[in-house]
Amino acid sequence: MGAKRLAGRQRGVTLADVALLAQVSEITVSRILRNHGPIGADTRERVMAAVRETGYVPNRLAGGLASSGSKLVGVIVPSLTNIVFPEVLGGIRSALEGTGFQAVIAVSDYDLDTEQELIASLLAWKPEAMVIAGLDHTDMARAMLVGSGVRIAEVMEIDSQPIDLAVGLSHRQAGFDTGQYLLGRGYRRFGYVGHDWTSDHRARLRHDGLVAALGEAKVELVETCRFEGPSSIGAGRDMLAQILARRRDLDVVVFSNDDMATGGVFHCLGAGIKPKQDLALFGFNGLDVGQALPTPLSTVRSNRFLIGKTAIEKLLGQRERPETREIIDTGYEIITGATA
Amino acid sequence: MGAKRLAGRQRGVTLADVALLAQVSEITVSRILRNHGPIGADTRERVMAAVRETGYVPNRLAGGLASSGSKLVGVIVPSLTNIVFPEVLGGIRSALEGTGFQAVIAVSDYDLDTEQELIASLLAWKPEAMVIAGLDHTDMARAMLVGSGVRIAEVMEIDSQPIDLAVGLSHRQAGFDTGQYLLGRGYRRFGYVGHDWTSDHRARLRHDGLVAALGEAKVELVETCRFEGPSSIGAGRDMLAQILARRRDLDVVVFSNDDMATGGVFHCLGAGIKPKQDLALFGFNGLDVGQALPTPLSTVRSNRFLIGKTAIEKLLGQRERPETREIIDTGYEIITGATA
DNA sequence: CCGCCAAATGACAGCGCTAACATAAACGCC
DNA sequence: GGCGTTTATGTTAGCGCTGTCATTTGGCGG
Repeated sequence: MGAKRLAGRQRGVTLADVALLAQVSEITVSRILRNHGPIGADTRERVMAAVRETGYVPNRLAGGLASSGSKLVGVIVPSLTNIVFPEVLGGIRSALEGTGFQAVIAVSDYDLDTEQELIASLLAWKPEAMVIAGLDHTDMARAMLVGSGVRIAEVMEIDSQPIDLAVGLSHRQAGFDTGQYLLGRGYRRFGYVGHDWTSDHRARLRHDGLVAALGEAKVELVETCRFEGPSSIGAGRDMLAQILARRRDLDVVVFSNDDMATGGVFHCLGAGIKPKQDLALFGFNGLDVGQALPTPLSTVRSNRFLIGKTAIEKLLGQRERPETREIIDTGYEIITGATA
Repeated sequence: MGAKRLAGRQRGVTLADVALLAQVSEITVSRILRNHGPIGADTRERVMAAVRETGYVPNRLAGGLASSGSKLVGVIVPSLTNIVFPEVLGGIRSALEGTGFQAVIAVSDYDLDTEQELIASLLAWKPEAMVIAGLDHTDMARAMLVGSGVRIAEVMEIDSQPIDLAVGLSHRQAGFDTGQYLLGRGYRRFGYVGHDWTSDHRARLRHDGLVAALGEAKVELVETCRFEGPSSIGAGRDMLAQILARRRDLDVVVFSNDDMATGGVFHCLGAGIKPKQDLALFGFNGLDVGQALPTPLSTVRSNRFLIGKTAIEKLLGQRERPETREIIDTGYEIITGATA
């Protein structure tokens, strides 16, 4: 009659239920489930049977609260539809595998205020570490991160100072090397096709690096075309059409990334322009789509998977926020391809 | 001396700290932060100031435990690199916006055992609802889901019976309609290029639907080529080359999806085959990449964003697991394109 | 056969929060 | 002006688990 808990499943199976069935105390069950401390073989057997019988699922909220350790890693990326971020997540997943940690992914939509809200929201889950794409945050966001004491990795770029740890590549340098590579190939009449860089700040860094390299050789970007929106294949196609309508004498067009550049190749294919021969095209990222083109895209390969993997390995390898900043350069390489 | 908690930040700011500073009880702070119950204007002011001053971040683990409601939605998708799933997640995010719910995303890698583990792991967070791609699960997984009492939506396909709610489209029907469409256009010598369907079970459904439609018209699939691995543009390109090497007389090739079909178009472009004129190509999904091609892909548009959005809206609209199953057909449409 | 140690188990408090029930003022209303 | 009623706040008792101490048992050397 005085049942402490209504019959059956209403409130869910708890440790207490399992302990009762297995004739041991709750803490013993808890220890067995976490492989913690010495346990008699028969007891373990009995408890595991009870777990199976009851279909017990531990409550991580309670566990995390009691042990003040959630086994969560917060991740904030600006987008999931831009394939580079899922690839970073792939690296994160691979490094998390078998560690008992679980990633919580949030998407900021390239908006720093949204990012700030997400940081607050994720910190509320008491993650043990946090990975955030980019080095650029609101002051408030930075303060919350520092104040939380959580280990932070900022990934993708290493062009400015991180809070603790940055893992990625120098986009400015990548842009610069792109310029040098193309100059070395003899191109002199440069066009640039980009997308909205108020949101994609790294695209701007690459652009600036490119301009710097050209400047050193006294070469100018003769025409620039920027799409006011996120990068996409369609935008790349349209923008190339547009820039070519303005200047017919370009010998190379550098795109803000591979999506845009792939669109550029599509425009060429449709308009009967032979890539490289008539007009050289250059991208950034080394995406599959670009490499599968009839004329594989000349581009820069960024190691997205490695970035995610490295960030997590580094974070889980330390128990506290580190004293000193660290910057890990995962590098990049120019893919020669067939378009430049 | 007898400080209950070490000075400063060591253990983090709690409700108690804020309450103390604002000269109110903890519950008042809690209520204010959740907009719950009537609050005096001056009290609210005072408390909010204290929150700001202390930099208080609520502990959701504790909150969820106390209220047995985590404000989490678990999501399991087979992949993030296949762009259709990020698009579903986009719909989920959009529906979750402003509800205070947070999605926890897990990736099963097209493996049902992994999926089962993920389900266990996500249920441990006591989510209020769960979205899972696909209707196919291990018995154990299904049992856990049912036993948990959590509201479940199974998304993408509606070709068999869901646990509670299915949101998606009939892939078999889509395949069937593809067949009818192509027959109606006069094609008779069909080839099929696919990818590994032990993992991508929906691709197989579309294939079966296609074969059924052809069967009704006494037309046969004269050649089939399947890549033993996940779909990709590169695989599509290679497989089309392969199937054409075997049969030169095909007049249409149906691909398992747009990635594969895009690869097919690339092969054609490289080999001087004119899409539609020399060989018709047909995909599935209606991805941007296919539509941006010089010859926009003829394909079937699946409404990924809508699927995610609908699933969440439906789940959050109910407070309990429903008594009756429901199937929501988000439909699809054939895009005529320029390749078939 | 005693004392001592390690192995195995348990009791208890408390993590930080919130539901549910008080309580205490302030406000009409006839 | 007594009574119900709102509006604002507080008290109490957990949510389900785990850290920190006991406590119990058996083994074993002397």
